[in-house]
Amino acid sequence: MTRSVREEQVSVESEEQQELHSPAGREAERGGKEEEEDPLHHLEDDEEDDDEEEEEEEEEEDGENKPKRRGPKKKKMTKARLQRFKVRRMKANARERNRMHGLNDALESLRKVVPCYSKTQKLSKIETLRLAKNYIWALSEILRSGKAPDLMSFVQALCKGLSQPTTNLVAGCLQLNPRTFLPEQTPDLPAHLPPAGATAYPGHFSYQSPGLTPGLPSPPYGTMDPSHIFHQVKGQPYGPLEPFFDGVLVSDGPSFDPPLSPPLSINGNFSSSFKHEAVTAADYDKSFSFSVHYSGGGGHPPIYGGGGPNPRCGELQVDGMMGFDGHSHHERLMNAQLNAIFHDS
DNA sequence: TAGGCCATCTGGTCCT
DNA sequence: AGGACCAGATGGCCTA
Repeated sequence: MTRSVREEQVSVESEEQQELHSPAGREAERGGKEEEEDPLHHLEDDEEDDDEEEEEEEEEEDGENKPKRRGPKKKKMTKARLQRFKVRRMKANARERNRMHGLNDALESLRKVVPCYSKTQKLSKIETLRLAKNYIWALSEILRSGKAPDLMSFVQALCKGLSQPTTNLVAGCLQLNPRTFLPEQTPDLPAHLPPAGATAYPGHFSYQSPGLTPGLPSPPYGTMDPSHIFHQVKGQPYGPLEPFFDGVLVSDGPSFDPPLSPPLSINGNFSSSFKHEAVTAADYDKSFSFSVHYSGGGGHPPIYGGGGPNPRCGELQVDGMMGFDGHSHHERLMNAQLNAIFHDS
């Protein structure tokens, strides 16, 4: 059963069922072992269901040999009190569930704007947060330096601190052989990471993101959408991608929606994923719209071909990157195009 | 079967 | 008092 299916099943579970299925509920069913904690065990069967009984305090346990308990004395758990306790607890549980659902929704939104996203196979929570952190750092570094990283160093930045499976995923989604960008292994760092502070490629930014916790595993889920990285302007030079785009881009054509790339099967064997046929531009209708939103009033640092004659060449599309749909047409096309590029290289 | 990930419950703490 | 937030505990599901 996939996680998403399971989530749906869990979500439709009634509160009462959850109450029964909860660890505490199971404990209660078994007779319970936490007698001190379980309010059920304070229930006096012969108590009236009467609010008047509430103020009664527990006295009979205070034997002379027993040390007196500090703090407020425990009240007898009358049926009425027990009922209120249950109601309060159920309400608290429901709030907590909603809170966690909100948290998960936010995390899902985050998954959609980081460079690896798949509806069917999700990055884990921790890997999503790590990737998001790396992504933010990498973009910030681009803004700060005004230099365009090459794909390798960008992917390295994205992958820093990620588990090996997720790193494989990022590479796999770009049809990159991890060996091409993974330096030699060091005992303290994941194999894909350059030494701290090292510049992976001369002339490109180095990655020094703090607070990394390398080595924690994560399942290989999702797809890499390189359009999160590269946003090109129609009709402009494309830097390293220019030869490719020269043959592909057609201005003002009808909108084209290429199929989403299926989630790549990353099982530790990269060669297998490289063997599969990358989607090439030729697979798509060449008539499509490749509009690129030009956000802001200028001053964005160039990503690619920044030194070119046109100041808008290859500018970073900040707000477009943060779109919550995650996969606009041109983004998906870029994905396929870059896959083709790096597959052939 | 072990380990990873997850949802949920729960009690404590802090805040309004 | 009640709600939000947090962390620990627990058990289910999935995969290698």
